[in-house]
Amino acid sequence: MIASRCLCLRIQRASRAIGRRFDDAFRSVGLNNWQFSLLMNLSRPSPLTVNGLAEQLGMDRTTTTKNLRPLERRGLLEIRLDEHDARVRRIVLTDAGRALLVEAVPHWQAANDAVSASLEEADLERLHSALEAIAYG
Amino acid sequence: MIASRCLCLRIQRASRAIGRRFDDAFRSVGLNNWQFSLLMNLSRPSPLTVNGLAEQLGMDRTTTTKNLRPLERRGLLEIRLDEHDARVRRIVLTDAGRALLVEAVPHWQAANDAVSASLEEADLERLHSALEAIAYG
DNA sequence: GACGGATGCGTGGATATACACATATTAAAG
DNA sequence: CTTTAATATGTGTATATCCACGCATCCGTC
Repeated sequence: MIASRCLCLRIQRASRAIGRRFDDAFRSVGLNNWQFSLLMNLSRPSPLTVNGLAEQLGMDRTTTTKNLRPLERRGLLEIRLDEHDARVRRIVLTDAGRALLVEAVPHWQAANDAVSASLEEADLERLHSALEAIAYG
Repeated sequence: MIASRCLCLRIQRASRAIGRRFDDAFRSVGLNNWQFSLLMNLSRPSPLTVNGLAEQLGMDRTTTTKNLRPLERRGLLEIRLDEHDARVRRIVLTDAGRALLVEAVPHWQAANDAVSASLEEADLERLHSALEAIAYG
């Protein structure tokens, strides 16, 4: 059976399932799984560009642009012009965004631990490297 | 860094990346990765219900309903009423759907081989089981 | 310093995704 | 046989996702 050997289907299926689990975990703080990932990736010293953020998240550049909108509207981040290059936008967490992140981290921890617990320690490491190979191969 | 230990982000990232690769592979036959998976799952003796199909694909039931529309419009599948239960719909591949599937399989094989080749044999097995655990844990 | 290519980003369109809610049908309880 | 619960599915809304295309800005070369 092809379906059972299809890496794409397997990963998509796992992706949707784990996405729903993390969505559940973040629901009480008003985030979903990729919004948390997005905010988390912004929590860094030097602000990312749109392209940089898209690369971190492994998603299309234009998707990232559109995904920033609702978070910007909620005042969780700001999109600023770069000082040196007028083409470049810098995405910066606001204080509200940082605060929400602090609130969300324990929920992330719980969800991530729960999923990790269903895997062997050794498998977890291999899984990480395999996923990395697939994402950037 | 939380992002680097986040299973959810890792899987989402890999999922988007592998989705794009399979989309590329199927572009010449006018399918995308999940449409192929959907048609593939319909290629079976006894027709699936909407719920059954959704479960196979690990996606929301209502998403499945809506995803069927474009494929139905293209005449690749039919949505029939069940003989015994008026609530139930049975999704059946048409001849056109089956023919397109035959055409698409070599492209699937190539794409799947290419991704598999970037992984160790042993890792591949573990990856499959880990993904299964995540999808159905 | 003009200009062709490269780079960073946005928009429009088609469709994907999931949740809340609604409907129709069947099964179960009394 | 009526009432109630369970099941299978559809709709509306909000947003996600990618592609094709376009615009603005920068850079290297002449």
